[in-house]
Amino acid sequence: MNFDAITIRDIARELHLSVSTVSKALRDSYEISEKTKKLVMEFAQKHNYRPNPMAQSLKKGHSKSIGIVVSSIDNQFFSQVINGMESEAYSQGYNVIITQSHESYDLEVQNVSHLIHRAIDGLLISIATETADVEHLRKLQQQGLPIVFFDRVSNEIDTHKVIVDNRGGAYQATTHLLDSGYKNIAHITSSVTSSVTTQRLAGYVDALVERGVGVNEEYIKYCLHGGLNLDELEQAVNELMQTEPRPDAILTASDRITTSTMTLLHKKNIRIPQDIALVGFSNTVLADVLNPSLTSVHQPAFEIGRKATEMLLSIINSKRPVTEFENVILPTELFIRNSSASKHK
Amino acid sequence: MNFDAITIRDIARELHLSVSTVSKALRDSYEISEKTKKLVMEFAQKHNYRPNPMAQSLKKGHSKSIGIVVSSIDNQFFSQVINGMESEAYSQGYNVIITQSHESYDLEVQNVSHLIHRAIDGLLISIATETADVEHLRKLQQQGLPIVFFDRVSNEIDTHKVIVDNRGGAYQATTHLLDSGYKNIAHITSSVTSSVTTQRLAGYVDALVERGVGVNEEYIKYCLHGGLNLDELEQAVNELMQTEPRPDAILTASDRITTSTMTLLHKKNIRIPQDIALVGFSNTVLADVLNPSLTSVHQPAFEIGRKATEMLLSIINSKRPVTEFENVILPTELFIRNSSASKHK
DNA sequence: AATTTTTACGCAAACGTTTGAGTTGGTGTT
DNA sequence: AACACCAACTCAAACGTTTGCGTAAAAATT
Repeated sequence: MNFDAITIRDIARELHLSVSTVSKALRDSYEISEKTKKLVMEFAQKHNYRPNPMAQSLKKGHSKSIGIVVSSIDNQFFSQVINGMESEAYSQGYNVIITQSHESYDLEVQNVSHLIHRAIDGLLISIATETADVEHLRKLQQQGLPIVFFDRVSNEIDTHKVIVDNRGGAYQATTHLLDSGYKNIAHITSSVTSSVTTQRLAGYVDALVERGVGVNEEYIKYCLHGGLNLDELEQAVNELMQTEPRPDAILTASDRITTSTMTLLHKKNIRIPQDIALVGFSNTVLADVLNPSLTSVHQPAFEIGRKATEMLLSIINSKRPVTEFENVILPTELFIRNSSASKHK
Repeated sequence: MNFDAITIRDIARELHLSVSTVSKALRDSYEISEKTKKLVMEFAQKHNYRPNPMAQSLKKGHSKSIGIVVSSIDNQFFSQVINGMESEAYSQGYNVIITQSHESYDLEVQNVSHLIHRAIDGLLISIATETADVEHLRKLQQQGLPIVFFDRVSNEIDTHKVIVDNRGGAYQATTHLLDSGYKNIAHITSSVTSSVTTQRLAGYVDALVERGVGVNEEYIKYCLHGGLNLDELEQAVNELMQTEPRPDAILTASDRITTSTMTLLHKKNIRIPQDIALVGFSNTVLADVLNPSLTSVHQPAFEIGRKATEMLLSIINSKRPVTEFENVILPTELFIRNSSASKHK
């Protein structure tokens, strides 16, 4: 419902002009005299005229809105990312439509379809952990839909991508654990297929290998649903606790997994870091006041969102098809706190 | 951009029917024979026809989308609320447009205006702490915009509202503190003008009075920006710490204020609960693993969002103007943890 | 058999814009 | 004086639907 909706038609009638003259005047066309333009503009201003976005969309074939797909909005990392997206989009006159995949492939497909149907001008997506096949996205891209990946990207699709230095972050965290005297470092991560998983795993492995510490496959646990499913995570933790030798540290690979693991360890009365140290990727603002305070790999979430949106809008607004794609890698930051306190204190 | 966009016109051409026949067939009109309907429906199904939402919006004057205004999406409470809204809206074929006021009156006005411009069919709003004057909303309502308030509501506008038992929650929390042996209970809350502030303050005061404990005005601190502004909050905490007698407990009135206060106390090396106990309204999933674990008043955030959306959609879909409004009050739940551990242990 | 009624469909306007293709009246050129 | 030319507009179609009204043909009524 559009209120006190004054239309271009009303302006035309009042000013004894044609509809098209008014339209062109408002768009500052060269065909219209300065005098008329001024007249129209002032009238429009005074009567608070706003073009009907739906009429414009229908006519111009774009909607000035961009679609977002994240696994869950109820997640510090993603809500900060969305914050950045909203901010950038808004400043360029776009609005965003947010959908949640809850890490489900089916939901992801459904959401994307819904967004397309809503005639979005572009898509920002972090693919679900469950998703192994990105054909549905490739098809859309081939049909001309601008897509920018962030966080969980696909190697099979060539487009702009914004990620963080996942390998570096994991490497730094693992090295830190080694430096602190931990030897048996486990790694709980998301689904095998995810780009983030691969990269963080690589950082973890690299650090171990570099230090001459063997990689124990039993120490690596995958959670297909990225920690959304608590049972899955609990099983991983249980298994780790029964592995010989028992790990003395865990590196968790996502915000959700980190917080859930911490909760789980508490519930099981496993002390951190005495029984087991914990370092995780997390963007929680509460890291400082957790018990113990949490050593975390922090991602510039707002900036990820802002940058991804900036790049998407640049594709959308580009006159000619974009074929050169950029891969932005933002740095992570390791905040050392007590959950990884030195073993030989 | 709408892809493989097959239109009603395409169907008409293929089936040698008129556009209007197809349209009516798809809408299951009585004017069309069963045979034709079936033909059209099947063709549409097979070719994956989806009506163009913008054309429909333009024609029908509504957009099948609802606007949301919250102070910040990067906030556990609100992201859970939005989760509920998204869920309900989506299930009824609506989508949501989320905006953030960052507790600013100006931004709130701007956002609402932007949403109206986007031709939303209804508005879900938790008013900013800064907002004292709701004329801009009243005007819209009078013009026929369905509005549902949640969380921070306005008494000056008559419409559906979804809140929690703020008074009860604060009363219960305060009583719990008294029961635990705390005598000098401070209260840090949002802006004076907010409905939530008034109600929670009432619960706090009622509990004190009922137990014959005097209300010390110096113990009550208002934060105009609801904790978004850290300086403001820090000043409040500092002042409290210098008040004689020094409070031995704090009741914080919002998610943001609670977490920020906790962080602040940590930074100042003030021990919880030994130096000062802390009980706060908060929806963080990390309450259990905080240091100390946080006694919190938890709100059914998802349900607030879901319910508010359900009510908004009922207004939107109502044939006749709605004049009877409902005030839904959901219960809060007090989770007792260590931040309010009994004083006489 | 002539009529009314019903059924099933088509026509065309409308929603508010945008835009290419006319159409004026006036100025400048030869 | 005849022409071209330009500035400043207007016309009308188009975007994809929806919907009231009109109208054939078929069916029912007399």
